[in-house]
Amino acid sequence: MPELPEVETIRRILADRIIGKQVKGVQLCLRKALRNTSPEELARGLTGAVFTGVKRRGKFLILELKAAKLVFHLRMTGQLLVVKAGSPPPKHLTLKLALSGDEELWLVDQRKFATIDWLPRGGDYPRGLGVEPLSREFTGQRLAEICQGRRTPIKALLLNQQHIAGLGNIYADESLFRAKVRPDRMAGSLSAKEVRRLHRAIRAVLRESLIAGGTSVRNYVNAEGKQGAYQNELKVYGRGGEPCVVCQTPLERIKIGGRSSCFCPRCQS
DNA sequence: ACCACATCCTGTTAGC
DNA sequence: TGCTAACAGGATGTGG
Repeated sequence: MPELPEVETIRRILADRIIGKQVKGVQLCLRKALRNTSPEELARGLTGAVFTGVKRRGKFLILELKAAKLVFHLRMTGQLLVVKAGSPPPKHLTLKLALSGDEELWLVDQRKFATIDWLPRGGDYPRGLGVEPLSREFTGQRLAEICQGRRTPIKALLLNQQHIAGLGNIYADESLFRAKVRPDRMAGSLSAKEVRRLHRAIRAVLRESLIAGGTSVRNYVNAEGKQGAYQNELKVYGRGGEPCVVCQTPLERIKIGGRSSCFCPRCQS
């Protein structure tokens, strides 16, 4: 569930808290989370290294070291936490890094889907991701090109990271409600006006959530363990059966691409 | 090329 | 009340 606003919130905190810190120890508690190298290789490469930057690409978090990169994807329930050294280890601890300054960086993940990639020589990774929705490159025109000629439901297209990087189920549903577009509409069938509305809606929803510190609807907390506030602003996500905040019509819930999708059958067409 | 669906996981909740 | 089954979903892989 950490989507763009949540990952960006974590990024900002990590940038503040770990840049300049040195890795003193590496403890990988869940082997399978580390995808592309061995635990020994990771420990050898990380120990003694200093964090020089923290970046985000889509929902990926990229911790930069002098030459290397440590890349996390939190999937649904992953949490990255900066804690005092010696704090009692939580259930579902996946990775623990001891840092200089008596702090630790934890990757905690209840569902064990989070991934770790170690790139000893850096390089551009992750690859194959679409446009950053809050960047200048994401224009109304760009969204129109993405939708053009596609027969897939617009909701499925918004969730496809190869087109737009960072939207998940929450912000796809919220953006479509704000744009007054049904999630099951064929992407290519949207009018120029609808595409423009959707483009503005995506950017507005993401920006507002970012200001609120993200959405804590399941177990999301930021790198300091604090919840976001955007769950209080959600209009449709997770509200199937409840009245529309605009017209009181009961919200519908359908499945699109295996994901539940909530929308107002009256406001969204 | 494109789409639908299963898979991985575990905690929570709905239903019997 | 206590059990089981469904559900939550990001990315990936498979099969149609």
